[in-house]
Amino acid sequence: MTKIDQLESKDHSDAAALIGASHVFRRKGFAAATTREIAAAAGMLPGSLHYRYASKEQLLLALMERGIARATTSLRDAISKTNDPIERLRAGVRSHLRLLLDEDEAIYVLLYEGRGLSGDARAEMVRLRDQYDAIWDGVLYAAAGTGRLRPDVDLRLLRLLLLGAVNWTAQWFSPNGTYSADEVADSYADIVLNGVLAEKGR
Amino acid sequence: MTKIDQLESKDHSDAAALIGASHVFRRKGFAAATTREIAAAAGMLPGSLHYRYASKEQLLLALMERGIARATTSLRDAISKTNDPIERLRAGVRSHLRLLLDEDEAIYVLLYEGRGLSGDARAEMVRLRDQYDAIWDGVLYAAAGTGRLRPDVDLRLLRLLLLGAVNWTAQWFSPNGTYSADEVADSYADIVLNGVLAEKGR
DNA sequence: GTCTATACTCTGATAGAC
DNA sequence: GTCTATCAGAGTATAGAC
Repeated sequence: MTKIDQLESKDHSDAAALIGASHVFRRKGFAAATTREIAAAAGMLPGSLHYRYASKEQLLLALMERGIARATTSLRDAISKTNDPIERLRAGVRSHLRLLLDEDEAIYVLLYEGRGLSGDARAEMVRLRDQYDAIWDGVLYAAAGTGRLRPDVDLRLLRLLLLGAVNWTAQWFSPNGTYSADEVADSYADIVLNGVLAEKGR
Repeated sequence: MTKIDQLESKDHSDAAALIGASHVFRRKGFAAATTREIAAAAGMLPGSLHYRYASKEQLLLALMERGIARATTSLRDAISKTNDPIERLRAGVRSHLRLLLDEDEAIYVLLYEGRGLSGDARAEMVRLRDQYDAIWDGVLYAAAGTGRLRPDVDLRLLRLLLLGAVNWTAQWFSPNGTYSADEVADSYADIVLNGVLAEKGR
């Protein structure tokens, strides 16, 4: 093997380990997942998995870092398609939900298995998640700046409500169910923007 | 000991086991919790804990059943205080959030540790959760029946959005933070009812 | 780089004295 | 009913051959 081949093989096997881990972590949770199972899902043996990632926790950290990088890229990409902050909000919800429900099991793990990390790794993960939230706060702040939002709405609570509902969909959503990920996203955005009351009661 | 004393002692020690378990499950998750730790938190030794509950999973099931019974009682109680379906919705959100954030760690465990149960126990838990959701659907259906909700709103998605956001608060809420549980509840209800847009854009 | 084989720890659960 | 002592199995991680 040349150095290039080795590098490509390394990248490929690293990715296989991460994908295998994301399957197992998603299905059983971090604590209940075994390294033997992860290795099997990645098509390798436990010793080889350990060669790639020194511990189960480091595997989780790498998986989360990859997940948050993808989520950030996807969100930035989605909101760059329009300049209207309200439309950016809708596009952001679609981006987030599509990734969580259809595309990337690492996002679920990132959202629900944070407890698996300890110490510095935990702090690093929180820092990355805060960066993602900061993009959202930028969108919401811009929306408020247009004067089109009620001035009494707390933007942080608005983000927590919206993303909380979105994150929770992973608990009940089924790809064979009534709605697609995009339909859920659009309905959620619509309710939060317009409310459900027929008449405004303020 | 008389029979009555034994019974009271049994109930008391059973409750101690459940409370200990709820602490440990809440802090570390079901899979990472150890029976030794739970026994210590309950002020007893592993052998005694095992005398009360034959397995870790049975302990989880008992804890969840207790949690859902409390949530159901609390919700019924809250909505019985008014006849206005919109006010019932607000009261229900307060009830749910107060229990989750301030009063009962079993509710968190119920919401987030369902994976710990398998087979029949899992099915039973889902059945009980569906009963709780059915109360909510009754409130929302009644609200729609008054004609005060937009007719195009999907009531199931409305429940999933609202309760999803509410359940997710357990991930970020701090008792020392900016808002109380009731403040979050009222803000969430307000946003979902009225929306955040200053002008209705339909 | 990947494999086999295994060390060592911790876990849930049990048996049986008191 | 509660305790002590312990078992059998599963878990992560390692060592070292290839």
